[in-house]
Amino acid sequence: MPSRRQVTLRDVAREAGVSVRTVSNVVNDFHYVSTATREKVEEAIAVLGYRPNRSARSLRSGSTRTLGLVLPEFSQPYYAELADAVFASARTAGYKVLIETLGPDGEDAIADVVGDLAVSTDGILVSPTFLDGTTLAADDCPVPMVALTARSVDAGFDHVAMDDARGSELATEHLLGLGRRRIAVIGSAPGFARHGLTGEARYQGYLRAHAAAGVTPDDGLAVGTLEWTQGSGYEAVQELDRRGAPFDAVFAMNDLLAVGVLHALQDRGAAVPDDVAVAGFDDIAMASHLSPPLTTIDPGMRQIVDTAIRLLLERIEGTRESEGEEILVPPTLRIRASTGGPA
Amino acid sequence: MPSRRQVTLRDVAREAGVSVRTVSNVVNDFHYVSTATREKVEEAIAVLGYRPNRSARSLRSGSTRTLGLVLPEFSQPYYAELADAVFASARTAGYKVLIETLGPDGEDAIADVVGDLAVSTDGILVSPTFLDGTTLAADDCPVPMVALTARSVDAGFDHVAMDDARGSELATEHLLGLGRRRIAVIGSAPGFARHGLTGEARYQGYLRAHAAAGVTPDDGLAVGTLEWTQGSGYEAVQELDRRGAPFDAVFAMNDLLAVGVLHALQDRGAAVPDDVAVAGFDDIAMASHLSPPLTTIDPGMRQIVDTAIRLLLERIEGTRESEGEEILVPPTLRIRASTGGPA
DNA sequence: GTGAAAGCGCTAACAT
DNA sequence: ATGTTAGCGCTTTCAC
Repeated sequence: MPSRRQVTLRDVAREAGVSVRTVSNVVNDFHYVSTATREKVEEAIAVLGYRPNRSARSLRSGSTRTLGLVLPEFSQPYYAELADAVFASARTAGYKVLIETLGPDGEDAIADVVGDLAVSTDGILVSPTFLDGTTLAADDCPVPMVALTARSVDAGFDHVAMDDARGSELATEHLLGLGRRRIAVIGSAPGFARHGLTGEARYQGYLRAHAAAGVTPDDGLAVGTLEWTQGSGYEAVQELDRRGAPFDAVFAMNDLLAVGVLHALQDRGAAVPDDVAVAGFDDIAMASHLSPPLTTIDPGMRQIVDTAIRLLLERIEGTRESEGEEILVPPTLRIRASTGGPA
Repeated sequence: MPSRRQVTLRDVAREAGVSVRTVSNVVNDFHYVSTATREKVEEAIAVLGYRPNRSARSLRSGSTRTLGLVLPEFSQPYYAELADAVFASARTAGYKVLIETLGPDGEDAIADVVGDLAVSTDGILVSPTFLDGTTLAADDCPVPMVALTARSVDAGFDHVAMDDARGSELATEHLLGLGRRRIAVIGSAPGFARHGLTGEARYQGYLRAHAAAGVTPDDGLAVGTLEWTQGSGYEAVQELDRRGAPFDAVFAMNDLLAVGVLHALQDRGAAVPDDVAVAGFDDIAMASHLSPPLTTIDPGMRQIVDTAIRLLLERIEGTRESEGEEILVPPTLRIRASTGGPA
C-alpha cells in the first residue's frame, strides 16, 4: 500500500480548477477540450504526479488493457523468445501483459490457470507444450483466447501454430538429401505419448520425408525422451550407442535436445557433420552460435505471435465473430555447419 | 469484455440465501462462519462459477496481491531463469507477477516504467543490466522497491545483488592457478563504461586476482564489447587475434559471451582447455551442456531472488522500516571441462 | 454469526 | 466544451 495517499482525478480537477469530467477527457484523449484547458490540466497532472488508478479504471470500464500469457517456463529459450515477441507485439497495440507459468511439466491444471487469469485480462494467449482436445475449452475462459499450439478438436477458440509435421519433414528431407540413410530421431517415438500432438506431428514429418524418398527408417533409431532438454539429448545419444544402432544423422525435435546431442557426439569423438549430421527444431538464438552452428527449423515464431495477437484483438474488439479456426504458419529450413552448411 | 455477464458476490449471496458480507467472509477466510453456511456458500460459488473481480477487490482494499518485475528481456538466459525464480518465489507467497521489459538496450526510461507499474502492484523488483545512481530513486515509485543490482549511491531502497567483483576474482584466480598468465578478459575494459557498475566490478575482480598472484595483466588483453551476447564473444576473439596478442585463457564476463568465445576458438582450431582455458559468469542452464562444458561463476541467483522477495514483502507488510541497504550474495566457482575440470 | 450500506477512483450518461 | 452524478464489485464499519 502506497505510503503517500494516492493522487486522484478529483485532486487534479481541483488543482486545475475544472471538473473531473474534463480531466478524464484530457487523460483519455476524448472529445474536444480547449487547448487552454488541456494545458492547465496537463500542468496539474505533472505537478501532482497523477497516475490513473488502473483498478478503478478497469472496474468501471470492464476493460483492463492487459493480455494474459500462459506458458510453461521462461528457461526454455523458445518460450523466452516467445515472451519477448508477445511483449513487443502487445505493447505496440497498447496492452500490458500478465504472465502465468505452468511449471516445466505443466503441473498446474491449465484450465484453472486460464480461468484465474481471465479475471484480470481482456484476452488470453495460451502456449503450453501441447494441448489435447480435453485439456481446455472455450468455456473455461470468459474472455477470448487464442492457443499457440496445434488443434486436435474444435474447442471453440482460435489456434495459431507452427506446422510441426512440415518442419520436421523439411529437416529430414535435408538430411536425406545429404545422402544420410540412418537418421536417428530424438524427442518423440512411436508409443511415446508424452509430448502430445507436437511430438506426434514431428515424428510423422520424419516418416513422411522418408516415404517420399523411398527410404524405410529403422525403428531402433527413434528415441523418446521425457524432457526436451540438453540433458535428455545427451542421454539419447548414449541410448542409441547402447542399442548398437549405427547412425549417420540426428534429427532432434528441438534445439535444446540438439545441444545435448552435439555435446555427446563431441565426447565420444564423432565429427559433426562428417560422421554425424545434426539438425534441430526452433531456431533459438543460440543455434547459430553453437560449435558447430546448428542446422534447424525456423518455425516462424514472430509471425505466429503477430497473427495470434491480431486475432485476439479482433475477438476482443468484437470484429471477429467466426468459429474458432486453426492457422498453420509455414516453417523454414536454416542450413548451417552442423549439416555441412556455411560455418 | 466477457460475453457472459460476470458472476458477482451478490449473485452468490442470493443463490446461497445469505448476505454478501457472509460470502465475502467465506471467500476471504475471515471471521467465524458456521460450517453449514460455509458449505452452502461454497456450493453456490461452485454452481455459479464465481471468481472474485480483482479490480474491484484492489480498488477497495488498496492491495493488488501482485508484484512487479522489471527486466531487460527474456531472451537473455540469465533473466529468463531469474523470471522463473521470481514466479516460483512469488507464487509461494501468494502473489501474482506483472512483468515489464525494458528492451535489450534498456531503451525505455526505467523510472517511467517503474512508476507506471507501481499503479497495479504492491511492490516492485527491478533488475536492469545495471543501475547507476541517477537512473532511479525511491521517489519514482510509490510502492516498495528492491533492486537486484549493485548499489552505487543510497537512493532509498534495498539492493540484493551478486558480488560481481568477488565472482570475477574467483574465476580469474582459478585460471591463474592453472598456470595461465595471459588471461584475456571480455565484456568490459578500462574506459568502457557501457556496462556500468557490473562491468566495472567484474573488471576490478580480474585485476584483484592478478594483483594477489603478483601477475601484471596486459591491457591489450581486455576487450570491451557493446553487447554481452554470443556474437560479441565471437568478435572479441577475432579482435584479440587482430591485435596479435597471444592468450592462454579467456574470462568472459557472462556465459553468452563465453559461448561465442568457444565457437570462435573452435573455428580457428584452438583446443579448449589445452591451448586456451575458458571461464564464464552466470552459470546458466546451458553452461554445463556446452562442448566442452563451461567453467563459470554461479552468482547465487536463487538466493538473490528469495532474499529480495522476502525483503520486499517485509516492506509491503510494513515490518521492515529500516533504511535501504545492500546485501551481496556470495558467488561460487563451478569448475568444468573448459578449464580442465571433469567432462 | 449475519445483514445493511458506505465508498474505493474512475468512466460515461445526462446535463447545460 | 464542460459540469454533475450514478454505479462498476468488492471490503469493511456499524448495527443487531
